Amino acid sequence: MTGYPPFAVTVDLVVLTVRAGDLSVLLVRRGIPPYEGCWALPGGFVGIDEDLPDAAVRELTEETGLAEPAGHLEQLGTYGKPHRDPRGRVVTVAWLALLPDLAAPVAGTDAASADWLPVDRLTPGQLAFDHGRILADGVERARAKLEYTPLAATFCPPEFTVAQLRDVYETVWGSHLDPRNFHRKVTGTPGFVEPVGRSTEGERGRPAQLFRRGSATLLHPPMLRPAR
Amino acid sequence: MTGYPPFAVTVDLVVLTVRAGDLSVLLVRRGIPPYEGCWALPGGFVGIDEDLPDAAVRELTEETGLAEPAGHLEQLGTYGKPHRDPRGRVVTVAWLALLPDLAAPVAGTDAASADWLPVDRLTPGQLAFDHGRILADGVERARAKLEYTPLAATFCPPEFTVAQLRDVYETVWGSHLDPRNFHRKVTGTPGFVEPVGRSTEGERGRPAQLFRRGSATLLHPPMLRPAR
DNA sequence: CAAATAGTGTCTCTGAGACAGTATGAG
DNA sequence: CTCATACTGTCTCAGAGACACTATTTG
Repeated sequence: MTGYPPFAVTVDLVVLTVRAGDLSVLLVRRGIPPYEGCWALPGGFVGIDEDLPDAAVRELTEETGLAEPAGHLEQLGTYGKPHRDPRGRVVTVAWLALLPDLAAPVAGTDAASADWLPVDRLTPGQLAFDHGRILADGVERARAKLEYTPLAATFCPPEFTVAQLRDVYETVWGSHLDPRNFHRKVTGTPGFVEPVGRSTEGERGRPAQLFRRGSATLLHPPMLRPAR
Repeated sequence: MTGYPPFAVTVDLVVLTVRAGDLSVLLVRRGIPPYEGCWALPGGFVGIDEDLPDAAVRELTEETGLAEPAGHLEQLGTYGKPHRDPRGRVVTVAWLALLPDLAAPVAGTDAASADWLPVDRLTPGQLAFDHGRILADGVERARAKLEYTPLAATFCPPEFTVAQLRDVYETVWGSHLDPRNFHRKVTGTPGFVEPVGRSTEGERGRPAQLFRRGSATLLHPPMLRPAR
């Protein structure tokens, strides 16, 4: 194995949630150069005996203080331009995580402050390294996946109403959906959601049925994103 | 940068084409251990100053003896289990390439023999390393992408008939499509294909119009894969 | 002529979009 | 009661699937 170019390998996380009407991403403020003081995606080096998904889960739990199974985690892509990190040749495997808002704790374990930032209020180039591009790819992946998977529910608490789920779609896509057609679509697509049997209480208006995530992994037919 | 675990980074290619009625993959027979004599995906180490897409293009042209722009190339995923390569810690970035059958030359530049193998006739575990899994992921990606992109045409020569395109779908998906509905769908979806203005000659039956790839990158609405 | 392949027309059914109307809670 | 929100029904239109029919070539 000697004689081959040595690389450093990292994982970086695009952790998304829906909170206060915004699609938001978990960012950390860098405490050391390069890009000191800049916002960056949470991440870190992969251990020499560590599998890539394990490294992603480890970073996710370290940064959110949360056990993993409460969300969705998938590989997003790998970024390795020769000079993306001025310290040396670093290839990073980026991961996309979708979490409910409950996952809010955000302990800054690395003595760096961490916070949720609305993705729409970030400008390209504002993030360290090539993290702006990685974030853009992650957001686009998430938007696309809401169309043909039931992953929107991973942004919701374990039990949720149809209106909460609709709010996720409207927030992530930035477009308005007809509540009546949405209700028909969600409850009519097999495996999308399953009724819990109880309803909300003490809210304004008629109580709403509570649902859990269904067993489907793919939506047939898909939820269509409005033209604009 | 010192003090961080050193990795080797490679690129591996899932190069697919449609030939003789089979979806086939380009494989090389390994001439050295480990897995000596086994079939493996073509690939190699990334240079210390080389970008990842450049490394993929370089390997593709080396293995096929073909200039790149004649097909489609996209990142598939990254695989890095700690002991996937017995020689050391190797992380590989896998790429998916779709080429027309014309790309047949296949020069074994590394003194290794290379050949096209029908993917259906490969058994899991027959390939070196974790290449069986990588190939399965690539094939599934290709099958899915035919649904919502016009990429089926990258399996065809620059000018092709509707029947040739339909044959690509039927071969990749392994299912039968109604020729009349297919024709209506292909010619009716804006940007999918564009008529060249000429027709085939000397074939049996009525001559068929020739088409080129259209300008669309996404199919709206998608081509639906039959249930089975 | 027949055979073969290309291409068109038509019918039906599913599902999306638009939107009126009903149900059930809080104050 | 009013207001707010949940939920249902109905109409229309686009597009998929099934399949009969016409068109244009070779032998």
